[in-house]
Parts: sequence; structure tokens; C-alpha cells
Amino acid sequence: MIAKKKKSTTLNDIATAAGVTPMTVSRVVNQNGYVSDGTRDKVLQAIKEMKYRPNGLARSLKLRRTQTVGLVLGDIANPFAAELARAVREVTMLRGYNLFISVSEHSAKEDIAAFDSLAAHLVDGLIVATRSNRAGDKHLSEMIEHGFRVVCIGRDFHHENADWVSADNRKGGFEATQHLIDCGHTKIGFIGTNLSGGASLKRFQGYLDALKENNLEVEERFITGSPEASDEAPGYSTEKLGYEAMKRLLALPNRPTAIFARNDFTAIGAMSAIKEAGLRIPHDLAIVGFDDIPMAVHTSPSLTTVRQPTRRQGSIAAEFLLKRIEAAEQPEREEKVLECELIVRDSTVAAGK
Amino acid sequence: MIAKKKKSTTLNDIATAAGVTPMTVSRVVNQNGYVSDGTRDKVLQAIKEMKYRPNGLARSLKLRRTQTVGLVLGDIANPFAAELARAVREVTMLRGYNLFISVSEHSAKEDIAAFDSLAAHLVDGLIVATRSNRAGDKHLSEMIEHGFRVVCIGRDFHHENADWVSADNRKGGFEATQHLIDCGHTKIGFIGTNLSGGASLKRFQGYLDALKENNLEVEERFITGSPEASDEAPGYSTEKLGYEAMKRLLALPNRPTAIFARNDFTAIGAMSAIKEAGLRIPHDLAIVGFDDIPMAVHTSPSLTTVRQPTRRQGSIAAEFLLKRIEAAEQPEREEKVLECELIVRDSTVAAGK
DNA sequence: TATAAACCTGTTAACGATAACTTAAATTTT
DNA sequence: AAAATTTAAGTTATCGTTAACAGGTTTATA
Repeated sequence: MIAKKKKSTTLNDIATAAGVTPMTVSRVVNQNGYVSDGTRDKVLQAIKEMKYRPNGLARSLKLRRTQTVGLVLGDIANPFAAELARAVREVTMLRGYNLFISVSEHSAKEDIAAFDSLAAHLVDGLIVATRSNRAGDKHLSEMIEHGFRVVCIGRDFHHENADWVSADNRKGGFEATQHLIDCGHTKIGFIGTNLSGGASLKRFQGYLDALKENNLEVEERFITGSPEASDEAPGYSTEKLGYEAMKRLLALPNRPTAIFARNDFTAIGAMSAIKEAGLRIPHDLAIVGFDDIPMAVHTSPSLTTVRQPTRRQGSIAAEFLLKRIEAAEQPEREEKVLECELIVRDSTVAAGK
Repeated sequence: MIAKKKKSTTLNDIATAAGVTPMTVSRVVNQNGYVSDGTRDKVLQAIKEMKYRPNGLARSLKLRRTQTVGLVLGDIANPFAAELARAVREVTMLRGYNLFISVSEHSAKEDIAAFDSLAAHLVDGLIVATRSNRAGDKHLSEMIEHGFRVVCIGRDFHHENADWVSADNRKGGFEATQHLIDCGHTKIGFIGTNLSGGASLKRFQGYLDALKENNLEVEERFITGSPEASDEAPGYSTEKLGYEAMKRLLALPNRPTAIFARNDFTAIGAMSAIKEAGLRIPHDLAIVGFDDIPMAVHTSPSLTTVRQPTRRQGSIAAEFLLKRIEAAEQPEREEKVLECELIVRDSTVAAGK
């Protein structure tokens, strides 16, 4: 049995108390229309005494807008997501929109649940930063075609009525790999997907591109890690996957001398395995991660990684969305790809060199 | 100018299309009441064709409940908050409630804005995990007295109609300090507040208790860091505060030989300062943090810290809230204090000992 | 002074959905 | 076969708010 909420005071109650009509109270509350000073005071007084707080639901229902935007995040524990949320929030707040964050731990079902619950609450628009999946994409398409405003960050989903922001993961992957090649490595492993399942993983594609461009052979046995696992598992636990993958690579005859990991957590897990095996980083094995999470500076040795412009992705996405929301007509689709930056630290180049 | 949303299909539209009344459609959608198979099919068909999606706002307005709970977090980038959100979400999802997260970067104004925006959307209840502040507390009180359901985590706010969950920060602080004393330290500094402003910081109180119990003198000059700064600044930037505070302590004549930092970020910042000064941890200076963030294992040396049972705090808070929401009458206030656990690593006890 | 413009407040009808009630047919029970 | 019950819809009113319009009154302008 659900408790009935104590019936809260409404516009009507205030109106009665102040001896005016609800409409007048509404005008006072929203500070529009004409209200005489005397009436305003009376109403304000009643509002204070009766502790009235407007029912946003009713208001939104009437206005057909909520001044709220939704952000769907895959893994809230991932510093990347957190930073994104910060940036989005900064922009939306400034422009007078509330932000509701909904988390979907990377399953299609939860994705859809998150979309629907935000849509049901009629957020004015949605920023989606979860990974692509069939059912979720379809759902998104339908929502967009219904006039729902959507901006995607990083998600491999494209629609002519939705804007899109992403880091150039492919190029980032390329540069990470190229860096290892420049350091003299020729046997470079990849942790985080496998050859057949990595088609959609841009970072991995960049890795392949770099090998090809340098006429290095792609060795399937150097590529390990199930394609989904790293995404399904929440942030910090991908560390374990990195650890296990590295174990496999270490057991290989004629093993790689350098590793590119799909993200920093994976890389850090791999580092544990390397150290556990009594090998030195970067002398015996060099390693590059991706994302430049705050932890990357503090590992030992510090982790070379690819930094993506997280804040900018967030704020640009927010700008796109607000523009879309406030536009009279659905505007042209906007797309922005941002450059990544290779951050060289001690895990690829020995300190002091 | 705000774009008018393409008028979306409503119950009425479906009703017209299917040749029935809105009520019948409602019955089909909500699967209650009697509907014949034939009618149901017709309606279902129309729903599918016209891509109807229920307006949750209207529904909630009528039902006076939203099946949604709100979580107010101080700093989304803080792993503690992230873990909390995870745990809360797990419970609420399982019980059929959506979770909306709102972030308030620890200012009273934003706190209140977050409360209000969630309240305006009529979430069925609120879990508040931000730090206490005068205006926010007052606002919370009013909301509770209006029948709003609230559970606090860690926040130093008490109300007879709101449940409360927290880690035993005082005891945790005590144990951290006692550990340093057990290691032979007598000159123990604290980073994160000052003597006058630390009354509300339980961890600091625990530190004082431990000194007292061991008949060690409290040296005001060993206690540094402004009381609010660490909270106002978002997570990762408190690192800087720790760094600066440590610099000050290092400059002291007859400086401390051990440090207890109010949280791990602060501790990590302090470690940077110590290493930069060419001192060894723990030989020249031992250090203890608080929270056991994932990074703590990976610092060099690894960080001794106090772990709080984050997940349990989140899930217990969620349980309390749902119980409160679903109770016929406001239930008795519940309160739960959870034990912390000292995790000894290399920053206090040299590795291999 | 006549007339336009600005000011103040009220009335009505929604926004989209549903609870509670009603009517009427189809089943079941006695 | 009559009464009781179940099934299947429809009707009405309402959740709390606001846009749009309509009257009045006061002030400014020609």
C-alpha cells in the first residue's frame, strides 16, 4: 500500500487564502502579467505562510516543456563520464536548464529504460553518451522522429535530426600506436577486443591503420579481450580484464614488447600483470592507455595515454542540444569531431630520458 | 523563441483511431480493468502505428506519484559518490523505481536548486548525499515537514521524519590516527581543516580523540587547510589543496612525521609535495588518507586509508527511502551507522616489513 | 476633452491521463 | 428461468497550472 502524500498546497489554496483567483497567483509566481503591489504582497505572504511550492509537473504539462535536459551515462564511476557530466551541467545550468542524469550500465534494456523515463518526464532534450546497441539505436531513432531532441556523444549512432560530438578515437588510436612504433617497437599487442569483433572500435581501427602504414604485420594472437566485456563491466572492474588479458599475452612465445590498451583502466590492470611477472615498464614492456584518467599520473610508472577533450565534448554537446531545443525549426544536423592528444609519460619512455 | 514540439500522439488520438474511448486505451496501456481481446488488439495496433508513448507528466499528475527517486550528489567525479549512485540505482531499479541524479557542487544555492527541481518533478523521494549547509538544511526541513520523503547519507542533518545513514567517520578518523601512533609517531599533522572550523568534521574529531586518548598534545600548527575549501572544490582539485597544505607543513620547523588527510585526494596531493621535497614515504613521513578510492592502490607507495562501506550506505539508504515511500504512514525514523575499515598499505608501513 | 495606451484582475478552457462511477451485455449460479 | 456475478465498455470529473481572451480602471497622449 502506497501512502497518500499529504495533499500539498496548490495555487488554488493560495488564491483562496489571498482572496484572488489562481491566475493572479500564477502571475505573481511567474512574475509575468500585471499585478498591483498590494495584491502581490498579499499573495506572497500567503505563499510564504502556507509554504506553497509550485507543482512542476502540472506546469510542465501545460507549458509542454520542462526546462530540464537529460543526460544518459554508461558508467558513472568512469572519470570520463563524470567529467562529461560536469561540463554538460555547467552549460545547462548557466542557461537555466536543470540536468537529470540517468545511468544505464551499457545494456540495451537499461538504455531504453533510461531514455523512456527521461522522455516520460518530458525533458526538453537528451544527451546520450552510452555505447551504441541495436535496440537502443532503434528506440532513439523513433524518439527523434517524434520530434525528440537528441545529441550523441561518442556513440556510434547517426541520425539526420540529431547532432553528434565525439573525440577522434581512430586518430587517437593511431597516434598511440605510432608512438610505440616510433619508440622502436614492432611487436605491439592490443588489449580490449579481438580481430573479428573490433570493427566498431575506432581506437582499435587506429591501431590497425598504424600497423599497416608502417608495414607491420597484424598478429592475431597479439590482440586479445572480448569486444563487449570491457563495456559491459563497469569502469573499475575492467582493470581485471586488462590484468587477465595481459596474463595471456605474457604467456605467449615471442610475446609483444609493447601494448596499446583500449582504455586506462585496462592499461592499469595490464601493468599489474606485467609487474607481477617481474618485468619492468617500459624496458621490458611499454604500454599506452586511453582517456587520461586522473589516476594515470599516479601509477608507477606513470601511464602514457591519449587524452580526449572531455570537457569540450560535454559543453559542445550541451550547446548543440540547447540550440536544438530553442530553435524554431529543427536545425541542420551538427557534427563535431575533436582531436585527441598523446600524453607521453614513463610507461613508454624511461624517465629521465 | 522556443520551438513548439511536434504535438505528440495522445491517448485521445489512439482512442479516435481505434474507435474507442480514451479510458479503454488507458486500460490497455496499463493492463488493468477489463478489455476484450478484439478491442485490445485494435488499440495495440493503433499504438504501434501511431508510435504512441504515454505522457508520464500527465500520468504522474493524476496519480500523484512518479515511480522515480532523486539522488543529490555533491561531486559526481568523486568515486565515493559514483559508487553510492551505483548502489542506490541497483536497489531502486530492482524495485521498479527510476533514479534521477542531480548534482550540486556543494553550495547551498545549488543544493536548493537540486532539491527543488527534483521536488518540482515530484520524485517520490529524495536521497541527499551532499554536505550540510544552513540554507540547504532549512529547505530540507521544510520539504520534509510538507510530507516529502528524505533520506540523508553522511550529511550532518537530522530530522525526525527523515532517515539517516552514515559511515562512522569519527571512529574511522580515530583508527587512522591510532594506527599512526601505533607506528611510533607522536607528531601527527592533519590536512583538511583547522582547529576552529573542524567541529563538524567527524574525521577530524576522531583525530583529536586519538591524540587525547594517547596523551599527545594537539599542535595547532600541525593542523592546516581551510574547512570549506576541500568541499567546495570538486574532487580531483582537492589534490591541489592537499599539495599546498603539505607544502606549508613541510616548511615548519620541527615538522610532523606523519599526516592524516581528510580524504584520499588530499592525501595524494600531499604525497606529491612530500616526494617533490625529496623525502621518502613512509620513512620520513607516513600518511593516511580516507575513502579508499580506487586510485589508492596504485599510488606509489600505495596509500594507507580508511575504507567506508560505500555500497552498503547506498543500498541501505535506498531501502530506507522505498520503505518510507511505500509505507501507509510516515514510519519511525531509522538511522544506521556503518563501521569503517582501516586498510594498511605502504604509505605508513614500509613494504616488505 | 476625447482617445489611446497601459494596468489590473477575472473567466474559460485546455495540457494528457486516470479513478470512480455507470450502463449494459454476457456468463454463471441457484 | 430468475438472480447474481463477471466482463466490457463509456461518462464525468479532476490532478495543478497557464494561455488566451474579456472586462473593467487608471494614466498618458493628442
